[in-house]
Amino acid sequence: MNEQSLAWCGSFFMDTKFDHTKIEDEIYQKWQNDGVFSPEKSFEIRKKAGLEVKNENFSVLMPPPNANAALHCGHATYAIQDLMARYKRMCGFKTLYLPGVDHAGFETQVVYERKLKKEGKSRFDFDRQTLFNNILEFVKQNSDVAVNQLRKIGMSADWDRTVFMLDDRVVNTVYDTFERMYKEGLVYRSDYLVNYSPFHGTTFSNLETTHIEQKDPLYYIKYGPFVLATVRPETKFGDTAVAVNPKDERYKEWIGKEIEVEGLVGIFKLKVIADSYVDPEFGTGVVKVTPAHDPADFEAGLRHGLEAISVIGLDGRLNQLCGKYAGMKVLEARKAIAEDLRNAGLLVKVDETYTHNIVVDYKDHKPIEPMLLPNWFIKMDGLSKEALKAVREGKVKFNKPTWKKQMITWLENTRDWPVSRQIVFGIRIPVWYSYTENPSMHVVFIDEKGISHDGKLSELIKQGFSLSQVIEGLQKLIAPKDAKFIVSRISPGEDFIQDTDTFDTWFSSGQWPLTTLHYPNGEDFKEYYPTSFMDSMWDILFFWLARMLMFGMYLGKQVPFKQVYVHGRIDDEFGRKMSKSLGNVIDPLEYIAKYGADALRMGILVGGNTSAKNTSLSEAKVKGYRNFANKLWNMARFTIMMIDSLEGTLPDINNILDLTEEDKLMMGNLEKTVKSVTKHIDKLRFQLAGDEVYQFVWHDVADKYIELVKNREGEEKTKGLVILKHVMLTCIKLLHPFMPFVTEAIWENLDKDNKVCLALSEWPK
RNA sequence: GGGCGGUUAGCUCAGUUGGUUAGAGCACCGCGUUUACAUCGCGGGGGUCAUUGGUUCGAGUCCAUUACCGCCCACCA
Repeated sequence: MNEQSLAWCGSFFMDTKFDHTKIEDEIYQKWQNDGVFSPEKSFEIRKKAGLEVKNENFSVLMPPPNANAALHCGHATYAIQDLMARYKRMCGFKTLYLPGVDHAGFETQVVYERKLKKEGKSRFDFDRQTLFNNILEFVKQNSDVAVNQLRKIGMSADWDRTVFMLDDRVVNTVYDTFERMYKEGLVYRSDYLVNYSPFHGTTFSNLETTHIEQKDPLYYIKYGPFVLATVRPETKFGDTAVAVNPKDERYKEWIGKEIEVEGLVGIFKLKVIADSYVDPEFGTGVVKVTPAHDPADFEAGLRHGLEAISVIGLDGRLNQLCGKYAGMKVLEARKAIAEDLRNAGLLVKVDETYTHNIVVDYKDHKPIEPMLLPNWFIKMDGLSKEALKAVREGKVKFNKPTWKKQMITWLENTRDWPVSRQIVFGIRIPVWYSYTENPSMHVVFIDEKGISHDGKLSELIKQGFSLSQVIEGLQKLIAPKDAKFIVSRISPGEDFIQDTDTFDTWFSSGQWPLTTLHYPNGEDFKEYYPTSFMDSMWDILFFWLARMLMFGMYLGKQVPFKQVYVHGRIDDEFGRKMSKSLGNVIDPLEYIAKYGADALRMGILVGGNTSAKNTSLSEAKVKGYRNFANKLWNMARFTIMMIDSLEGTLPDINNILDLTEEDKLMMGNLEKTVKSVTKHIDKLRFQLAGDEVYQFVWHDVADKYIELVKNREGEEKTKGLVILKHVMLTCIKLLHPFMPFVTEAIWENLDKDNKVCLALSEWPK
C-alpha cells in the first residue's frame, strides 16, 4: 500500500460500516489525477505496467444533458454508458467517454421565461441580443451544476474534452453544414403549413407535437346546397373548396361544379372537388376545405391546385378577411360565428358529445394552430434514404429488434424538416436580408427609450429610425416568403439584417457525433468515428438518434455509432411515471448522499432491466444495494484481518497444491462466474451480469467459503486465504463497472502491491 | 386508423437456444450477540406463470385466441 492510499483509508478501513461519504470524492479525484479518464493516458499507464492493450478503440458519447436544470433520475441511466466504458477500459481498449452539455434551445427558453414571469417580466421586454445573453448566462451557471452532479454518479468521462453546444467550434460546424446543404439544394424556404403555437410564438416540427382527446361541439351548418359538419366554423372564411368522396352516390352530380355559399361576410363561390380523403360515413360526407388551416386540407389543396387563404394571424386572432370577426381570438370567434349562423338559420344542429383528437405542443399541451408561414426546410428524401440503408444493412445494431423496426418505419416516412424556430435561444440562422431589396420586411424592435415598434421596415425608416437603430433593438423579423436572401455567417454589408429565427435544437444536436469529435479534420474524428456505443431513452429515438444517423451518413459517410442501446424510462416503485404533480420524483443526488453512488448505480443497472420499456426504482432497492456494498466491504476487511493474523507471507496462488474439494469447487465456480458475467456484459445484459456476481459474492463467497476458511487451521487455512484473496480480487474487478467506488477502495487495501488502480486493472479471464 | 409492448410470489422484477421440484431482492413469520458484517446469519410461508385452445415425449418459454394495462405513429372535418 503506498502513502497516497493510506491517506484516505487508514483507520477508516477498520470501520465496520462502509461510509461512502468519506471516500467517493477522493477516489474520483484520484482517478482524475491519475489520468484514468483520458484514453491516451490510461492507455500508456497500462502499457507501462505490462498489462494487455488492444489495437482497437472503444468510444461512447454522453448524451448532453440539458443545461437548463439540475439532473433528474433519468440521468442515473448514464451508469449504462459508464459501465461499458469502464468494462472496455479494463479489457484493454483505448476508451473514450466524451461528455458535453446541450443548450436545449426551446426547453431552456421556456424555463427561462417562467423565471422571468416570476419576476414580473417577459421576453417582450428585451431585445433579441440581450435576451440571448441573459439566457446564456443562466445556462452557464446550470451546466456546471449538471457536470458536477454527473461526477457524483461516477462517470469516467474525459472532462478535458467537454463540449458545449454553443461553443464557437460547434456553431461553425453547424453553419458549415447548413451552407453545404444550401449549396446542394437541400435547404429551401417556403410557405408551408406548419405547427404554430400562438402561446409560445414559435413553430414546431411534427415530432414536437402530440395529440390529446378533447370534446368539442360539432356544428352541422348549411353550406350552399349542402349541410356539412365542422368543429371549426371560424375558418370558413379561408375555405377554397368543398370536398366529397368520389364514390359517394349522394353527391356525384355536384363534382366539378361551382356552388355559392352564403357566408356571414358575403357570398363565396367554391368548387366541389372529389377526393378519397373524405370519409362518407362521417357527418354528412361533405367537407369544407381550408388549406391554410388544416393539414389534411392543405394536402388536398396541393392535389387540386387550390388557393390557401390565411384567416388567422400569429397572435391567434382572426384577420381582416373575417369582417366583423377580425381581431377576435379563435375560440371567441367560433362561439360568435356559431351564434350568428344560428340566428341566420344556417345552423342545422350541434352535436355536443363529439370527441376528437387535437394537436398540442409536447411541452405545455397548448393548442397548435396550423398556419401558412415561411420557414426554412431541409429536404429529407436523400438523407433518410442513406440512413435507412445503413440501418437495414445492419451497419448499426440495436439492443432490441423493436427499436430497429421503429427506426425503419420512421425513416421510410419522413417529411421535409422545418428547422427554423421563432425563439431566441439557439444557433441563429445564417441568412441575411437586404433592406434595399426587401423594404417590405416586417420588424419588431425596441428603441433606446425602451419603447417597442412594430411595422413594415420601410415605414419605420420613413418615420426617422435608422437601420442600425432597428438592428440594435431588433426582436423579430418576418421576411416575405419570396424575400431575397444571402446565406452567410457574417454580415454581408450594412444594408443587411439577419434572420431572427434559430435552428431547431435537433439540427445541432443531430450533428453531435461529428462536432464533438472535431469533424472533419480533427484527430479525434479520425480516431474515434464511428463511435462504438450509443445509449439513449426511446423518447428521443426519432428526435435525436434518427437525426444523428442522417447527419452521420451525410457528412461522416459512415454510421455515427455501431451499437445503439435504448434504455427504458425510470419509474417509481409502483411503476408510475415520475412527475411533480404525483410527488413521486426521486432526486438521484439525494440517494447518492444517503446510500452512495454505487448503490444508486446498482439500483438502476441490476435492480431492474435497463433495456425494458420502463423500469422501476425505489428507495428499498437502493438501500438493498447499499447493504451489498457494506457486505463487500466487510468481506474484504475480514479477509485482510485473517491474512494479517497469519505468520509469514502469503504464498502465490500459482504455488499452492493439493486443493480440497471445497477449494476446487470455489475456483470452479469463480471461473464459471467470470465467463458468464463477461458474456452477459458483451451481450448487453447488464442486469443478469450484475445479479450473477451479487449472488456469487454474497451466497457462495461470503455465506459459504469465508465461513469455511474461517474455521480452518494451519496450512489448510493459509491455502484457503490465498484462494479467498484471489476470489475477492476477481470479484471486485467484475463489480467495478457497476460499483466503481467501493471496489476501488477495497482494491487499494486488499492488493497492496497493485501497480495500477482498479479502474485500469485487467478484466479477469 | 396503423404498429408495438406487457400480464410470473404481497411489491419490483429475472427466467436469451422448450428439459429435474418456477427464481431473486424487498416485505412477512420463527430462531440466532460465534474471528467481519444486525446495512448480519440460519430456517420458513407464499405462485393453477392473465384466459382458452394448439404444437411437443415435455410449454412460463413456441403458435393462435380472448381479456385487461400501457406505448408509439397518423391529415378524419
